[in-house]
Order: sequence, then C-alpha cells, then structure tokens
Amino acid sequence: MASERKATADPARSLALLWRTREPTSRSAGPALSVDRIVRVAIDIADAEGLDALTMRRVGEALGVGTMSVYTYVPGKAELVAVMIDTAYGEMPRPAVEGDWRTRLERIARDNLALYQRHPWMLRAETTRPVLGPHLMAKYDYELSAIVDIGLTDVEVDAVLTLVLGHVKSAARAASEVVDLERETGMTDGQWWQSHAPWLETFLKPGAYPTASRVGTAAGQQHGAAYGPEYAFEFGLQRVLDGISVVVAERAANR
Amino acid sequence: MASERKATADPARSLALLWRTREPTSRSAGPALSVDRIVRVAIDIADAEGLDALTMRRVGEALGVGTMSVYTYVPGKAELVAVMIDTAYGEMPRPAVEGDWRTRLERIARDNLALYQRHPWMLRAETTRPVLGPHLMAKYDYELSAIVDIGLTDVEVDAVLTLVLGHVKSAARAASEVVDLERETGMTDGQWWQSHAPWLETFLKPGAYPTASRVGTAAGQQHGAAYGPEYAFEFGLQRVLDGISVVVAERAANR
DNA sequence: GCAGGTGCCGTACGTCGTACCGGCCGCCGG
DNA sequence: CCGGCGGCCGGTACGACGTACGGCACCTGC
Repeated sequence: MASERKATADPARSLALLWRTREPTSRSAGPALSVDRIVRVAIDIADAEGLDALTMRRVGEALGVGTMSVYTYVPGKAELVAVMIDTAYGEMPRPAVEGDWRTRLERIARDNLALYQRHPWMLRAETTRPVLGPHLMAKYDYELSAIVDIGLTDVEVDAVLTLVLGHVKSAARAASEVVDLERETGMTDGQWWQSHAPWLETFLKPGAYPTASRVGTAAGQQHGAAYGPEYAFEFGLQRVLDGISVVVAERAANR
Repeated sequence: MASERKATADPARSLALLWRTREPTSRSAGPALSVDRIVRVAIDIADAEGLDALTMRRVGEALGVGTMSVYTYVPGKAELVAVMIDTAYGEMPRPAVEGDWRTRLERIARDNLALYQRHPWMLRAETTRPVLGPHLMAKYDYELSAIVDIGLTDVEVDAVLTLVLGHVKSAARAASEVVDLERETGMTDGQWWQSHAPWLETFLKPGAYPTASRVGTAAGQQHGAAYGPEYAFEFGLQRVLDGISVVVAERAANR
C-alpha cells in the first residue's frame, strides 16, 4: 500500500463518488452491494477496530462478498476512506445557532470533539487533502455561519475556524493515543508509565532536567492519566476563545 | 506492516536503543554499521522522499548492506522511527532564553515549525505515543524552562506548552499537505483547485452554501494558495498567545 | 591453532492493495 | 422467444511490505 494516496488520476471519478452521481440500476432486484452499504460496513470496522483493521478483504468478508467486488463500487481504498470521512461529517448535529458567538464556537468545538471520539480513525485518515464532499461543504458552511457576524473579515473568520478545529483535532489525537495504547498493550496509561519509569530512571542522570521532572510529575499527578487529555482540551479551548475575544473586542472598539 | 506499532513487548529494549546503551564493539575495524549511521541514512530518505519511501530494504540499500543487517541494530521499523524522531529533536537550537515570556514562547513555536518543515515526516510519524528519548526530554525541559515563571501552576504551564505545540503541529501539517500534494500530483495548489472546481460546480446546486462559497473564495484569493497555511499559522499563534496573556494577566492581578 | 561469538544477510512467509480476466445473469432489441 | 450485451461478481496472481529464521564468515581470546 505504501501511501494512502496515489496518483489519484481522476478528480471526476473521486468527486462523482463523493457526491454519489450514479443512477440506481434499473435491475429488478438491485445489486447486492452499493457504495452506501460498503461505506457503512467500513465505518463500523474502523470504529470498532481501528484503521489498521480496515482492509479490503475484511470489508468484502463483512459484506459476505468477494474482496474484488468492492472495487466495482469504489476505485480504491483511498477513495473509500474519503467517502467514509465525508459520511461521518454528515452525521454531525447542526442545530440552529443560538447564544453569543463564544457559546456557539464552543459548541462547535465540542461537537467536533465528539465526532472524533466516535470515529477515532478520522484522526489518522485526515492527514491528506480535505475531501471536498457534500457533507464537508455543509459542515463548513454551518460552522462558518455561526461566526461570520463577529466583526472580522472573511479571511479572519476562516482562520478562526481553522484555529479552533485544529485545537480540537490536536486534543482529540492526544486522547485517542491514550485509548488505543490501552487497547494495544492491555495496560492503562498509569500502568504503562509505571513499567517504563524505572527504566527511564536508569538512564537519567539524577538531577538532570529538573523542570521537566517537576512539571511532568505534577501534570501526571493532577489529572489521573486518563483525565489528562481532557484537561488539555478544556484549558486550550478557553485560551483559544480568550485569544479570539481579544481581536473581536479590538474590532468592536474601532468601529 | 499494518500498524506502525506492534505489541512492542519490551520497554527495556526500546528505551536502551533510544538512550544508546551499548558498548562500542572492541572489534579492530569496528562493525560497518551502527545505530547512528542507520538513523542518519533513514532520516535523509524520509526528508527527501517522505515516510512512505522509508522501507527497511531501502535503508539497507542506502547503506550498501543487506536488508536484514539493519535488524542487527534496530529491533524493527517502529523503533527506528522512534530513534529518528528523538534524533531530530536533538538538532533543535536551544539558545539561552531572553525577552519576555511572549517573545520566548513565540520563538519556541517558530523553532518547532522550522523543525517540522525540515522533517515533514515527523508530522505523520508522531501519531503514536511520545518517544521518551533523551532529546525529547531535553527539549521538554528547555521549553518548559522558558515559561515556568509566568505565574501559572505547573499543570497550567504544561497545558500552555501543549497548546502552543499543538497549534504548531496543526499548522505545519496543513502546510505540509500542500507541499506534498504538489510533489505527488505535479500541480501547484492553485492548479489543483482549478482542475477540481469545475467538477465541484457541476454537483453543487447554485446558491447552496453561500457562506462557505464566499468565505472560501475570499480566503483562497487573499493568500495565494501557498501562503494560506502560513497565514493560518501566524494568525493562530497570535490568538493563542493573546489567550495565554489573558490568564497570565489575571493571575498577576490577583497576586 | 582453535572455539566461540559477533556481524552480516539470503530465503521465505504472511499480509496488504489491486490488475486482470473470465463467468454469470437479467434485460432488451430483434 | 431468443440471442447477445452490459453490468455485477470474484478467483487468481503480482509486487510491494515487515520481519522470522538459520547459516556463513571472520575476528578475538585462549
């Protein structure tokens, strides 16, 4: 496989897939498969067992179908993942916006965090170029709408959203790492640390890195391991929102 | 390969590798290989051609050595990448801190951005648990030291650093995507967009997603494609620093 | 001079994505 | 009513990948 991406030759093919341009076959008892069925199954696998468990053979198997049959509907794995991502965006809530901008933006951040918690594989899959599917468009539009009127330029509004979503993704990634480390090693975060700590001390010259040691253990103590990422998310989110407030207030004053 | 990570059984082995616990062989003309030579070559490959091009066969070849010889020094690919990461941290500058905390923190952010620009593969490799090597420790200690005295608790100081580094990584990732999209498709970001845009318009109902369209094109126009990520980095960094200022000022006032 | 160990590596296995091609079956034009 | 055709399905096979295993060559310490 090497990369998740290849020449990807044909934008038309990929986009058509994302936007489901395909007349349903006129066949009486339609085909056994469909892009939607494939995507649904693939998302289930990735949710339950991670991106690494998502192989084309596995998808075929889960559908009770030969591996290669999947390729009738999907040009390749990269494209499948792209559709999975867009589909996941599609299931996000988009309630009518309410409250002040900060409340709205905070809400958006939490919704995105929840998305990543439900579908942790997105954190590993999204490394590549955004997907440009219909649901991403809808999401982007929805989220922008919540903050277009805060008195910043369009470009700044875009940057604000990028900043917040970037923070969410970072925090989600950190949290996700803890989770799948636990799954893969069978140890909790705390146990993992305890098994590594003695070895570390062997190598560390005593008294080296005093600041790191003090702060590190302080951080470790405070939030009992699993709570760490959550704290980082909350703290960071408030800082980011504070920072945005500063510009927003500046602009309001200069008007 | 499936995952970059496996059971990883033995923490001792991995840590010993990171910290280079190994007496140099007494052999007259020392062995042809060494962990350092391997790591250096591997970093060169990853820098030049990306993580996907980094295969064990390729590393052996670049060293003029059989594939399996590499395994004499390194337990597996995951561990090799871990050492590569720690090594990269080791080459970061750590000048004496100067200026106020904001200046120092900004400096740290820019140094980290530069690191990721020099070694974009780190953005894809670091998905996994932090590496706990000596250079990461030194880096963590150095960066913390620059901000321990800003009047926040240890836990908050840690969260501040996490926030800033998280932003840097997000921005670097966005920038890196643009770069390697260009390498892989041979098109600039602008060209790519132009080749996809007409197809997109085919699918989009005219008038749908007005906000997204307006803001999206505004953002696209303003910064000529390649400049987009850079703007996002700068804007976000200032917002983050502003946000941190707010708490710092609060604490200073309450003292 | 010899035994043991260290560094090296050829071969082979299991996994992956997927190209290719051949068989199947329901529909439609004659 | 029937013959062919087009969409669907999937078996086989290829070329990557990481790496387990076992053997070979040479140096070193006795």
